[in-house]
Amino acid sequence: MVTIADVARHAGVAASTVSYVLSGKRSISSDTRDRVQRSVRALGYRPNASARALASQRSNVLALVIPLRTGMHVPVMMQFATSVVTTARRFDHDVLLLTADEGPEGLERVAQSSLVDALVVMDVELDDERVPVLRDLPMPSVLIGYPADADRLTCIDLDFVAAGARCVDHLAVEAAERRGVLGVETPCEHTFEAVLHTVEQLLRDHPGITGLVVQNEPIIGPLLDVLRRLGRRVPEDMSLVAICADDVAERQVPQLSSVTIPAERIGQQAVESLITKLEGGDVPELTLLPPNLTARGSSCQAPQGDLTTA
Amino acid sequence: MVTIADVARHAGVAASTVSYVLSGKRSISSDTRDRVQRSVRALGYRPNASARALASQRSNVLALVIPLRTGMHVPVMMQFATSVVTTARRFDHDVLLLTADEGPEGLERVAQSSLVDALVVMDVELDDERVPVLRDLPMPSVLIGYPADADRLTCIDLDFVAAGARCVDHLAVEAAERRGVLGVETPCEHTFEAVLHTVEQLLRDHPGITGLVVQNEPIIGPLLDVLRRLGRRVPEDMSLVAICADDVAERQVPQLSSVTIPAERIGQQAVESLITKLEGGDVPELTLLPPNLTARGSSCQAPQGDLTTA
DNA sequence: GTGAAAGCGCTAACAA
DNA sequence: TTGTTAGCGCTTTCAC
Repeated sequence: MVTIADVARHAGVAASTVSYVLSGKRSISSDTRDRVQRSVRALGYRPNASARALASQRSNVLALVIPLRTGMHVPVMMQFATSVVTTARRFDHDVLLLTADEGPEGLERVAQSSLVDALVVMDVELDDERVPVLRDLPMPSVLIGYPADADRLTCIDLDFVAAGARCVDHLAVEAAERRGVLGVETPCEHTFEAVLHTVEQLLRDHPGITGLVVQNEPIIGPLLDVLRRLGRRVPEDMSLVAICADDVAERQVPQLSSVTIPAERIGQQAVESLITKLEGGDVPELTLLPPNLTARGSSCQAPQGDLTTA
Repeated sequence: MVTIADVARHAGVAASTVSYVLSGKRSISSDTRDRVQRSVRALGYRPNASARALASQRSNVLALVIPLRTGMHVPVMMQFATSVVTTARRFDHDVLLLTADEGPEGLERVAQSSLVDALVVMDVELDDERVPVLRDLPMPSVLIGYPADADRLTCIDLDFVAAGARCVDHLAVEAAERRGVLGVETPCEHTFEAVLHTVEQLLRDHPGITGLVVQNEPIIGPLLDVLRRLGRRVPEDMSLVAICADDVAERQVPQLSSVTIPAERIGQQAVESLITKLEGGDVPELTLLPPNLTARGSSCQAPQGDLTTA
């Protein structure tokens, strides 16, 4: 293994000089800099990560905690993870992958052993037991999603409220006359029966409904089935707009107009916030990413009438 | 931050004694051990990862290199990654996540800076430029998939040959009389047209075909469409067995009999091999995991006749 | 603009 | 069975 001392000797300078050339933390005559850089290349020198971390109190590693099982669409999650890694590399950081099943203790472990400098925690739930731990950790973190009490924490998510509004707008604009635009919200379990029941109930209560907003990815398939079975054609009798991953929207028949989950953007934003915090900068407690609607076949020619959000 | 010196002072012993209690690398009187363990808990001591890595020349971190875009089914890949992390934790290791776009240089970077002790590289291609790099790295690695020249490398994969054989057996057993069992192999592009063309050709050349083995996940959907369009009912006119992820097989109509991609098993095996190597043990150059066939609706009542692999 | 030297917190000889 | 000590390879004061 080539050490900094080897490089120093080879270049005829002190080890500290090599260090400073590499970090750029103090000015160096261009002559010495060149000599050192040549030696670095000649010897194939790579700074030892542990030694560097020990001396500088910085590992340059971020933790990424992914959910094990979740309602989340797996490809979206993967996209997110990839984006976190790619962005981290842009800032000269690496990413340690943790699974949620390590629980709060896992966060404590990697943080307090200084394995990582900061954490990105995905799929944070309303009453997540990791939240108090994160708050007390001696390093910055970013949560994806947000808990009931987000005090002193940095959270990032899609702006679901705006996304819903965006969907409703889209449907409303479609209903040319804009009369009778009425909102109804209905939660729904992920079984076919539950969807069938919910939709039947909805149609009974509001026979005039002509538009649906789905923010519940697992029920998208069943919902289309149910509508078909009930004889409601999409989009002729019923418009549909979903909040889901693009690939899911595109896989349906007809393809769904949708607000995308901006996984890549969220991952990038998460890392950028962390880096800012690591550098002592300030970031907002809550960052909500603006929705982006793509119109597809499920909402082209909707008639006028009521709207519903599921 | 609590250091080993703090613990030593608190317990009235030498720092090395604390170290030995924690590592179990030499025998300690139960009295001292108890005192030290109590102090560790009392002070909430966590060994500093960098200091430990620097002194012991072991980071206890494995690199996992995932493909960015691939023919691979994303949920399967995620399952694999999760399994790698979970298994690594069982052996007290963590996992650094790298993306394939860092290329060979990325492997060199994390290896030569001693950021990691060993590497798992997914989705290795026949002529992968990372292969020579891995061979020359001063640390063990495991490849998922295998390259043309696997000399001095450890590779793990599903035994596709056995998997294919298993599928053919399954179909052959179905064809009660076993007469006319004939094998034909046909590669196929991922477009609907290519599939249509391939199948038409196949049926023209071998009109008696009654069974198909698909080892080409992306064409599964198109293939079912094509068969439907050509008026071949599955499984009545044509049996089908796929080599693919369970969730893909289950999502089709009818559900496909299939040999699973044992992602979890592969991840586990990969890490176990690495740990063995790190401990100086020997592992086989090539580990092929045995196939496991699940019979589903696509092959229940196949008639007698020919078989084909696509 | 550069060098010398003191750690960072731990492990592992070596010594007792 | 335990303690003493010399590093591991780097960063960063402090001094010139």
